[in-house]
Amino acid sequence: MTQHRPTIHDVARDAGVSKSTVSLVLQASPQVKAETREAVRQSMARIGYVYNRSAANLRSSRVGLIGLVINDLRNPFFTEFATSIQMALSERGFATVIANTDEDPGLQAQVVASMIEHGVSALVISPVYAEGAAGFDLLARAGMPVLQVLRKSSSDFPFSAPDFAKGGRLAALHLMMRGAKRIAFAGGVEGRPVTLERMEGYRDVMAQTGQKPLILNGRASRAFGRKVGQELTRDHPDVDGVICFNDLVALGILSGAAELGRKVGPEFRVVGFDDIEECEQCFPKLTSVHCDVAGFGRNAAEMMLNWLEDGTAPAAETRSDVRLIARASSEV
Amino acid sequence: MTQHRPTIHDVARDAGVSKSTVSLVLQASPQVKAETREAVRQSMARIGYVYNRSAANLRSSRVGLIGLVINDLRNPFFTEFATSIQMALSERGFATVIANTDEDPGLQAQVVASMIEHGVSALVISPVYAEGAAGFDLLARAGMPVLQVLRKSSSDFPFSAPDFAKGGRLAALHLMMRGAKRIAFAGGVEGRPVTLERMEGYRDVMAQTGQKPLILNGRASRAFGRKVGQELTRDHPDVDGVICFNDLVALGILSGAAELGRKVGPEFRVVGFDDIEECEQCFPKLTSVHCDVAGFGRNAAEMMLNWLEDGTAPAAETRSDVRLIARASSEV
DNA sequence: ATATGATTTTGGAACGGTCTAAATCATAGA
DNA sequence: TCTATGATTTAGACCGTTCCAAAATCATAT
Repeated sequence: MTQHRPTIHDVARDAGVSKSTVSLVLQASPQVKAETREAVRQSMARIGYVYNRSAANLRSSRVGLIGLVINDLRNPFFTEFATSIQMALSERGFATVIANTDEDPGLQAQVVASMIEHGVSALVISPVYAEGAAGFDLLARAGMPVLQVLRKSSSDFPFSAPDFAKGGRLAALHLMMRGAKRIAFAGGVEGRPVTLERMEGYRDVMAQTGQKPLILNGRASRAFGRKVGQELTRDHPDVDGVICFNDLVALGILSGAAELGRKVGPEFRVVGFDDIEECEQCFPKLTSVHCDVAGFGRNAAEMMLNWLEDGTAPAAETRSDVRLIARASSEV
Repeated sequence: MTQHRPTIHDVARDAGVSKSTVSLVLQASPQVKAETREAVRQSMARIGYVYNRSAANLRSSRVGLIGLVINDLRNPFFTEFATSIQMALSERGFATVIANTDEDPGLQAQVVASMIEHGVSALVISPVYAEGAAGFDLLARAGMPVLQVLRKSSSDFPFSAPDFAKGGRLAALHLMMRGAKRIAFAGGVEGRPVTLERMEGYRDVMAQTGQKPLILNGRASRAFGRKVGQELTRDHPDVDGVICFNDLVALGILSGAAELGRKVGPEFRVVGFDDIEECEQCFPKLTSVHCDVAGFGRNAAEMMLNWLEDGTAPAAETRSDVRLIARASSEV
């Protein structure tokens, strides 16, 4: 029993054929005789052969592994996205590796480098916001297909995201139409493109109705939402509608309001953003801008696959449609 | 300008040294003169060289990639675990690739195969439950360090998990001591080891006090919890305490109860399991069995690194301590 | 100038596959 | 029987690194 992991060579010897033949069997080539193929397969099983993709890649840098870099995997929105794109890719025979950067540009650079080194053939990235090109220089050099999703941090690579601006507009109009008199916007780190986009509709509506916007920017977390929920209840009792940067903030508000005994509903309407699964499970059920992450993920997978297989690069910017799902948290 | 990605060779030519020297520079060998090293580094930067790890692995099968296979990345408990182990590994210079199997044995087999093929040097896996060895045969053959975490599906690999049984006991005792008269257990797929472990303490306490257990098994999801919350309120109004399989179920119950206007607290106590971050953010704050996922993740990383670096394999089974964090959902 | 030893640098054989061109084997037609 | 043709199989170069042994260079002491 040799100590090393069996190679194509060992299989060939065991099956009494050449390594070329074994290679053909591995590639399921139709040009090898059925019996030979069977014999080779048996040998592989017998001696416990495992394919070494590193070696294979070396010669024919053919595709197979797609990297997925996510800025915050703990946020369910991103988790849903990651899992959906992974499923879609796996259905088409591509393996996906996910890495989380935790909003850390340094870690993102490290992760990107590691992925390039390991020979991923394409990358889908929801980048961190950073001044310095956190790994994007490497990507540009490697010349591999890179798709930015959900956030845009470099203009050198195509970008795809739901139409956040429209979502914000829908949310603002929805609250207006439901009769809210004083609307606030909560969450989202100040100055970031996503925040601006999601806030755009709110700003417009405020301007049109001549109201002074009440904007409470901050981290897009449950904890921040909770704080805002209490703050609004205590310091701004006149506010009867809130548009949130995302569902986490909205869920936090729900919880903060509940704690102070304030009812969310007709007197205090809350709208989330993203429409994560939990919106259906919480109480009261949360009205939210449905971004169809699952569909968006499948679509991103599709773009990537077309790029890899036909060489057709995606447009510089793609926006997917969104719609508002009205639920109890903003009921009449 | 050549079309191919620059290799060590191109760098060597540009810097006017041999490829061996470049290789030494890459490995930060002290045996190359400082100026030479600098010159080589400059060349690398100038022509945009990127390391090809596949090629390197081929020659010296020492790698720094660790695979992390998770059965359900959408569950925040697993997400927290995954991110914590990834951070810990990254601090020690190991890159981690994560894959989600979505409780699908077939997908797990595919994912495991793909990771082996890509030459990960070790695997941490929270496996799906399946009769057939979903990829474990491959792992056994590859002879690589494999650590099962949180769930045990094969007895061929070491296993590490929090002390679920103790957690269950703590939860049951806690509810007893808080004065609950009739306690139910909710969630967890019937018959699975984790479910049995987490239920053990509840069973014991019921037996000791001569009560008939009320067990509502089911998926460990928010949706199921919500259903149970309503069911208990409607059909079992005498139940004044629930131990949940995990926090998601508990959060679902909170939401279901709230919807029916039933207050969770002194009259209806709920205890979760895992202590995910949300326990602190929801209303009422959720009492839960704290498993310290972050610490557990770091610890798993540690075990893996010792295994890889010193060759000391972990014990066949390790259990980490848990404790109960009492919060408002089970208040006196 | 030479010998000695330490530092640096280098050529070339692996590593485990893929791929091209060529060899070998069957079978049918002449 | 011989040849042409298509089906299978194979030899061997090659992918980009690492690593060993050996060569080259440098520094110092004689």
